[in-house]
Amino acid sequence: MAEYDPQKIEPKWQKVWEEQGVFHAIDGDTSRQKYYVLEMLPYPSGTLHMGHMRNYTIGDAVARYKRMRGYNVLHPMGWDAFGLPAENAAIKAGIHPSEWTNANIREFRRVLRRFGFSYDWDREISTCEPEYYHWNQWFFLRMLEKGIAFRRKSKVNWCLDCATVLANEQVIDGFCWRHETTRVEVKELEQWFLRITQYSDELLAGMEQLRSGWPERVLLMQQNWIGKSRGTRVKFPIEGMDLDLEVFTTRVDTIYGVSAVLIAAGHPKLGRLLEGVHGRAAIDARIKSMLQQSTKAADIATAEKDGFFTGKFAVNPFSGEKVPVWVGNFVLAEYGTGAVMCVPAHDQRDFEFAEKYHLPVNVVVQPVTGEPLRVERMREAFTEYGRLVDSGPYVGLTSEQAIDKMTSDATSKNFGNGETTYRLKDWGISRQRYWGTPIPVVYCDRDGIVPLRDDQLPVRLPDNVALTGQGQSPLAGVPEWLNTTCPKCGGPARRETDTMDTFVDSSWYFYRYTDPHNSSAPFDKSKVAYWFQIDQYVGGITHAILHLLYSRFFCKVMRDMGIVNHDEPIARLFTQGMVQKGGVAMSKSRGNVVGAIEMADKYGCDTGRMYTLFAAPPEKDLEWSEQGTEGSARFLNRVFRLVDKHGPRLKGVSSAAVDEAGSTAKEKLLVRRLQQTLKRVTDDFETRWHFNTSIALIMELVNDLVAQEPLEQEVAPATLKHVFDGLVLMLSPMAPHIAEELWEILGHSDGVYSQKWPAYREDLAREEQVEIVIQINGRVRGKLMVDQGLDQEQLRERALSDPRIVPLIADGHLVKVVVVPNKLVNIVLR
RNA sequence: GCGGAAGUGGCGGAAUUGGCAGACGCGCCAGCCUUAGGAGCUGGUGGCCGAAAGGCCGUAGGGGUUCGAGUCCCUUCUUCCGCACCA
Repeated sequence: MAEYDPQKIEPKWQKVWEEQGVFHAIDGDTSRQKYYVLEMLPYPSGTLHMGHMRNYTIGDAVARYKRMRGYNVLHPMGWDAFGLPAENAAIKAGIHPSEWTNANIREFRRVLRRFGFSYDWDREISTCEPEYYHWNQWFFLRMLEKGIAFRRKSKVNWCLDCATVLANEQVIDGFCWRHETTRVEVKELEQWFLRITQYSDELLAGMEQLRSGWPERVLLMQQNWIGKSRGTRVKFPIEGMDLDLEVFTTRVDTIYGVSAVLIAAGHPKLGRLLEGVHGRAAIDARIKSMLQQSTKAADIATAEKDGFFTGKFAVNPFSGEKVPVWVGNFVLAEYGTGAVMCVPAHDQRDFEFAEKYHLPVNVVVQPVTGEPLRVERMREAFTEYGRLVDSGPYVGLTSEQAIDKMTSDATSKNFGNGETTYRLKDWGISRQRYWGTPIPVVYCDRDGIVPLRDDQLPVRLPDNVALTGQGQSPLAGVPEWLNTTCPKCGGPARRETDTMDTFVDSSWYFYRYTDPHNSSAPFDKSKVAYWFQIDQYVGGITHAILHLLYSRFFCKVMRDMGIVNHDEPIARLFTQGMVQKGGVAMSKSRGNVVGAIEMADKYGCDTGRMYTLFAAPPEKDLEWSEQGTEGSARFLNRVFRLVDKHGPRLKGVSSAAVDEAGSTAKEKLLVRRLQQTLKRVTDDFETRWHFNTSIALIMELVNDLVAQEPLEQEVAPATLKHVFDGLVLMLSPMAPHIAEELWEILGHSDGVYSQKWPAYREDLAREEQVEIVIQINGRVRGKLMVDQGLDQEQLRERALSDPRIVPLIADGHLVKVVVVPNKLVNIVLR
């Protein structure tokens, strides 16, 4: 009898899978349904730990299960290989970014192979290879043609430590996402942008078709990020000047309550407003300090309302009333029009501002029900919709009616219009960095900005670059690369020295897997048409906004180019929980990682997979426990010993002609338990992915089998083999190596990987007898074994005449008896 | 502040449709086996009362609906996540 030795059997079966090429996806196979399951591609840096492996283990279990269900499965893997850390390593260790990156890729590949994930390695991609980034450049040119890629001078977020521009999404509370203590500064630069805002509405509307397959909270996060807000723009003329101030409001119905117009300290018209005002120096100092005000969330929340009067007055175009113009520290220059109307009675911020500076509070909307508002008693603003008062011709309208009417009146009288604003900004993709995709344009003294021709792609990164981590793009320091000729006039030109944000790379990589070696196009349309949409995407919640929103945007652009025929790339998204140790996510910097290789060396990767799946449902965070791991190792040992003990005896036995129902009581029991387990494990795979309960059920089945020892007695070898086969097959998506070994021990010569998932038979799963709980007033007072399906009347009689129950109900007044067939009888006494 | 998720033994978690709360595993206790055990096997393990049979209490707190509530409704609290002076 052999011992379970994962160190021997894991490499053995990985070699078999490899040699037989069993995980290759077949392009365009119409004999089977396709299934595209994908885990988010890793950034190859540091070491792979069990936090990473959880993601891949979940995806692999699903991929293997789907293959057994007869699908043509595409399950690829690749590397998100461009990015800052490679450049930082280059600066620090003097090693070229490509060398550093490729060393990491080799290590990552080794670890993933060590875990035996069922990837189609022939489709591996790496985004830092010219064969890949060629197509980033190609997409960029197409977007340039369509006006989706454009260049403009813009205020950008500048991190001193990275010495580069950050996307809005990479600025967290005013700090760099990588350098949590580095304040992001504002700088003006010529930048390349992708016009994602052109798709704002479609990105919102497209979520409807994702409702069923994506987590609700991811959709909500994206919705908030897009931040659509419908409102009204209204022009307030400035008294005595040839100047208007436009405000944006979602509550134009409150406009008769305006006490002031507030503008941001950074408003472009502020300078003109302040012309000729006394004490300019003091005011300028004040403005400067407001502009430097912290943008950190916590500070904003506690910051006191602050402002000052500009000395100018604006005219409310609805009422003709004159109101002062103030600068307010809480008005954002970048949102809406940078100016707001101040309505203290109906906006909490305005209320606080008015309290501090003694501006009038005018109630113009009254609640529809309840006490009418009285200014003297108001402690806070009334911000709900209601019915208008003191609002000229609009008195008596509801807020909703007033918003419509006032907006159309403002439009027809030419002092305003309805408008929709978005929080979403266009995507700045320029990076002053080396290790990214070169942007394929040149600057010509005669022709200006000139895109390269397709036949000039890819623009390769030069190798000989001095990386200092300072200043502008390192590419500017390579003259032989920088200086080129203009594709238009043939005269001298300089290349663009910025590279693309790496989120461009990951916005379409999953299309490339369908056709990874294509050298004439990013992919063949027909291959994408066959494989897409992605049936199941698995990854962390951290990518809920950036990666997933950009990917959806790219898909829509590609659809408009006519190269894909779907609106959304990802049908279903699963966000797995983090793996934690000591209550915080595993990370190298915290020093709390459980390395994947150490895990595999100590226990075997099947144990690592089993524990990862067993310790928590996959969407929840998982606290790592060394002792828990040992429990999983013990279980696999137990299964191995059980099957290995009986396997040799069953080797030559054919289970084809087995009487599945069994004939002895023991056989019937084993078959029944197998079928019951199969049903629930199958349900878990098909619906909830609660592998933790699947494994618990398989453990129970094993416990039951052990409890029925000696299995040599009263069980026909064919029946036992049938039950063991089922056990091993159910285990195989989660612990594939031990499953292969046991399959072989049971005498099969074809691999588990090529087997069909066993078919569930309800007739064999059904219990002949069921236990009925007898309750009195909802409390359990007895139990009863009866035949399955016994009718209500008989159940009632059996319960009422049960010797344990009779004395308990003797002196109560019987109110009613609730009978639930196959479950319980509840006797209600008074 | 707004939006979302969650709160069950010493711990991870189960209870899928309103029907025996605590499956499965970890840990712990007792026993067996062993020269030995970080191996294996058997049994026990929510709290309180009890020798036992059994009883009472118990799913963050309070209230409700129901024959019956971890599950549904109202309410309070706590934790985590996202957004945040977004007009």
